[in-house]
Amino acid sequence: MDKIQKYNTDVLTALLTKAGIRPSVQRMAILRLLAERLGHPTADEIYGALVDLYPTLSRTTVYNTLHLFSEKQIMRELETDGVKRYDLASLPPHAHFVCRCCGAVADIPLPAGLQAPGNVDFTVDSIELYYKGLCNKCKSSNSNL
Amino acid sequence: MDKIQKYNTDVLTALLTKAGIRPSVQRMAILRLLAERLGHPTADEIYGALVDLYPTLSRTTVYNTLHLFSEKQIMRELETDGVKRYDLASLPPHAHFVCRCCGAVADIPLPAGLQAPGNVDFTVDSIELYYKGLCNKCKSSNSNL
DNA sequence: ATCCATTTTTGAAATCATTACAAAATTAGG
DNA sequence: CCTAATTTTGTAATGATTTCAAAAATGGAT
Repeated sequence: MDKIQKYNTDVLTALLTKAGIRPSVQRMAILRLLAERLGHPTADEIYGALVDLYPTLSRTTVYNTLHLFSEKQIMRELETDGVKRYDLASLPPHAHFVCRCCGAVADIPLPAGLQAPGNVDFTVDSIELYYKGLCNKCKSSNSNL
Repeated sequence: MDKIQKYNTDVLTALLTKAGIRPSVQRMAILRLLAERLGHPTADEIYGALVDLYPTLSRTTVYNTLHLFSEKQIMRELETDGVKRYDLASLPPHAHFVCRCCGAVADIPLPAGLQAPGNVDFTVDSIELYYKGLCNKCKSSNSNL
């Protein structure tokens, strides 16, 4: 959750409308959060970031919306450390580095030529590539490990 | 959880001993289950498969053992669908296909040349590659999706 | 504008996986 | 066979997510 980029409301509204999703206040707020504050937030982090602005916001709405967005390919679900994290699907495909110690998640370019295997037993609709290990911060601060 | 291959007790004992793990009855049972009935069981599936044979077995022991084994690189943790699954680390590295509908997990050969990215900001100790989609069984039975 | 049907949001309770913890059981070595 | 260290166990706690039904908001027709 670092870089910030302003998005036009119309662009975000269109993104939802095109997917057949009504752009309610809550849905727009969640979409805007993901679009502007890039990062890989959990449902609870999203709730925490928005509840001050929308005091009646419910965690259930956040979960509902995240499910809806994932289903409609607006967001992608990540499984990095036992908790689900969310990433904008309109971002170019990329891999993720996950720090085993602090849980930090970083975007990594996908290796060239990575594609779904040609297998007749199933149809692949998404590829998730995780590199797990230690980030430099944890490596230097924790002399152990 | 399908293929079955008999393992010599000595081989499994040595695997634990070499890692500095005492081969208790419970640990051996869990290791043997993973080694013989290849598959990608969850902690609960392991518990369920063993509790008949070891009626005093505790879920906590299963979790403890799985953590110990993962730490000592005897097993690898998979995150396929919100629940942790386990895979023998002594198997050759491979990717996994995950069915979004029934949760089936299948081993897939790793694409050639996949390796940790050369980034100075972190040290990678494992690579996890998931292909997610629908297996043929779900594709044909569920006409929807 | 007002009504009605539909959709969306909400909050509380339930569920599921996992962890924490302290007591009981087991084991290894002297 | 005693004692200390390790391992296992069961229960309770936690945390993330889901379920569910009621309340609120919305859109379209009148």
